[in-house]
Amino acid sequence: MDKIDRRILKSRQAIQSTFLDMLDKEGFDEITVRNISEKANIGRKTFYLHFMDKYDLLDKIVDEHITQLQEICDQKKDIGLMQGSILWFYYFEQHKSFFAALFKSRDASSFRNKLLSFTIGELNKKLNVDSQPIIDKPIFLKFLGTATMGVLESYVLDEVDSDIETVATQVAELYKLNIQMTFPNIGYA
Amino acid sequence: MDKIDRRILKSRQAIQSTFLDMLDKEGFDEITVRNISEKANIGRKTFYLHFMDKYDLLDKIVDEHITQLQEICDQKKDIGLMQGSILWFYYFEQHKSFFAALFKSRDASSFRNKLLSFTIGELNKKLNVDSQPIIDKPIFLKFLGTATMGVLESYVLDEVDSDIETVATQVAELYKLNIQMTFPNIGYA
DNA sequence: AACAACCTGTGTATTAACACGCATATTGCG
DNA sequence: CGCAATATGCGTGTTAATACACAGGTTGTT
Repeated sequence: MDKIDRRILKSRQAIQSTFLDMLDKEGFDEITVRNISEKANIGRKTFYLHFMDKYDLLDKIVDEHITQLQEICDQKKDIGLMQGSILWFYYFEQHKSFFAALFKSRDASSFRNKLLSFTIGELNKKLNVDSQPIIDKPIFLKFLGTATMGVLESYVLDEVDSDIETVATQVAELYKLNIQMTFPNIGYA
Repeated sequence: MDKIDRRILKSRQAIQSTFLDMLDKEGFDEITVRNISEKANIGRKTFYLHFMDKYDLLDKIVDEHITQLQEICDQKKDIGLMQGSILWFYYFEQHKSFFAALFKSRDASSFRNKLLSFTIGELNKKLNVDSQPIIDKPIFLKFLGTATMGVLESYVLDEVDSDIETVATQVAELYKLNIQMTFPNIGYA
């Protein structure tokens, strides 16, 4: 890894942390490149040296989250469905204000799509389709994927009263039931 | 006032706040240009673009304090000896850790000298020498000046138990007594 | 005394960030 | 609607900050 110029790191971090802060306090739709730059105490031109626009910035941050979620999903192999589910939900708890801001936004659709297709992708990986399913797999995946997203959204928007572990546990339970019903013989890794 | 380049302000502030932090936590003598730069997340070269060395940096910060003390002394004209003394001591209370660090240092002598000669200068301004003093004025000034410094040092190093107002009040009382004894007819502005 | 580890101050070439200005959207309010 | 205020994205020239290297100096330890 070649060393990155300290100025680049400083600018990027100023932009990103300011952006996250504003996302929490004001919401994505209110954010402009101009006021990010002002708050981050950098020139507006500097912003454009690093990102195309605020969507590009958001995209890159979302990608970082997806990467971390990927790691969690990889760990899940070793720890089983239940513990895995808890880990997954914990991640959203830790970054609750970030995801809440995005779920609230009128105009951060790329985030929903990215998260959904990632989720579906992971589900797909873990479903061994040796047996004959009752439901078409694509339909089932979409079903479980959007269901997961729905619960996540409720959770980060504080629409559920249960604590995070209860949520995670119950979702895992629902997964199990659905998979058993749909793929009679087996199975979830 | 012409606008100063944002980069300059950022560098200077990073250096100064890091320096003050280290002064508090580690003491002046332990500080090097190298570790200021590292902590401030700037190149060492950048430090030298703004300051000659750590003594120069300290000097400039001390000068800023002297400027603010000057303002306090100017206000003292209007509020009288007692209130003035309280204001003066309050200033040291507010920047206690800074001054404590300097009093502790083996090697920040310029600070002592600057503060002492400032103090003596202010005393000199306020002593009306119409009457015939018992003591030579330079001697008296040095006497009162170093006495003040001594009490200040004790205070910021937590060597006295009294609260700041008690200290200020008693020092003002001592001033009054000394001046009355030494300049029989008058007077402290 | 010798040695290692660390610091200083400076030179050089490179570049990210800067100030400023401009033409063109976009927004929102009367 | 129309118009003012605000935001965008970019071009240009300038400069502060950077990485890196180097030749001493300081410190403290064995």
